[in-house]
Amino acid sequence: MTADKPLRADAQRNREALLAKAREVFDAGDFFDLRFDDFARLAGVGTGTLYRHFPTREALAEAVYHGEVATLCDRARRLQATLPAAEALAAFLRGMVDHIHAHQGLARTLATLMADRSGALAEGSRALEQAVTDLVATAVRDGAVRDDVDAGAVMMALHGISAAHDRPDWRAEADDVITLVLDGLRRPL
Amino acid sequence: MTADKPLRADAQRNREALLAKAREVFDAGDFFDLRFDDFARLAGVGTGTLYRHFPTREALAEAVYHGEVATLCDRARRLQATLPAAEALAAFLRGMVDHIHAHQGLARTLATLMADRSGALAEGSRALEQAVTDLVATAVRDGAVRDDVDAGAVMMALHGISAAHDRPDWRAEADDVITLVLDGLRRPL
DNA sequence: CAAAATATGGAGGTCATCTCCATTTGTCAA
DNA sequence: TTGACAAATGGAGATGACCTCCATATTTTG
Repeated sequence: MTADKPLRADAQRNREALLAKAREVFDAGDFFDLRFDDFARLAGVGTGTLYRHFPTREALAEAVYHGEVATLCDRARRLQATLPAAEALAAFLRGMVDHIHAHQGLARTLATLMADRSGALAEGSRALEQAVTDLVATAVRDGAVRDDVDAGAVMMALHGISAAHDRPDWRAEADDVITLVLDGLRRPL
Repeated sequence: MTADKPLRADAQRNREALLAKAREVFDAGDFFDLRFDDFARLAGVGTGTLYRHFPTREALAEAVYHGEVATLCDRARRLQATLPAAEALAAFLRGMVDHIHAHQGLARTLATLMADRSGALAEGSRALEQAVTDLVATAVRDGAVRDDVDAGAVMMALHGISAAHDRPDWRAEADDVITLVLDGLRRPL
């Protein structure tokens, strides 16, 4: 699944160009004011090429999203290897908020596109979800976190954070959500 | 703002017809497979009429959403009047999950449409947010809930719940999120 | 009841999306 | 290197959804 087909050199180059430009435009938040065809020009390829590589806006978003997820998963692994479980989890969640905050436009664009059609991102987040599940499971094993709540709930909360991009006081509220989740997890009730 | 203009009788009728059909189609989840023009026919009016009443899909969604919000706010008020603050809050949040669960398709459709363009729903949710803020504030005054976390965080969590509609184990996870939020709120740390 | 005001509906213009294929570019064997 | 085959390109044009416009119909008002 990583190396589907040995892409030809120029195809590879174009694909990169498209992804690079996509990240740029996503981040600037200008993606929706842009005709998809024009985006092709902007990236320096023809429309045909754009559509061959990414049949829809969503497909393009998914590809970009993959990169993001990979980065985050790396972070998760590194934290898990160097910190006690509970701290790793906390650090990861806090870090997520930082990350999203640092890439507002991108997060917003991805959230919007993903909402459009179900599961488009579900596939892409699988890895992220696995990382979160691992973090929680380890913390549970350590006895630092209750065991009667599924890690999926944490994913849901994260989903809420990134989906609620347009709230005026986003940063503070996002931090509060993490606080609630972490404190809620701690209490075995 | 409630009675902008005394609408003519037939206009009123058409508007109702559109809203009724919209609720129906939203709930069935078929809204996105439908050309907006065709939706007009389905509701028994011409395209012009549809567009005059609701210039965009989002406008239509917002109108439907208003009804939902009103229902929920009523519930909030009734709970607040009859239960101790903490219980009212808990009951309301649990009830939200029930409500969303009972109107899956509608919630999904609304979430998708709202994600599309910022603040479209922000305006509509104002009342809902106020209700939640009141519930939380009362509970804080009762000393049942910590005071260092904004009610906005609860809204964000709710947002996550309704936005994450396509998760296979939605119901259980949604309940878990509420559990986390409630337990997190309880702990003054 | 006539005139004024308001609302209707659907034909047709506009414009983004996507397809298609003649041409170009890259690859590989000899 | 070169020829031949495969892979990829790009942009012109078909397609179809969205929205506007206005001649006609309906309601209200005096």
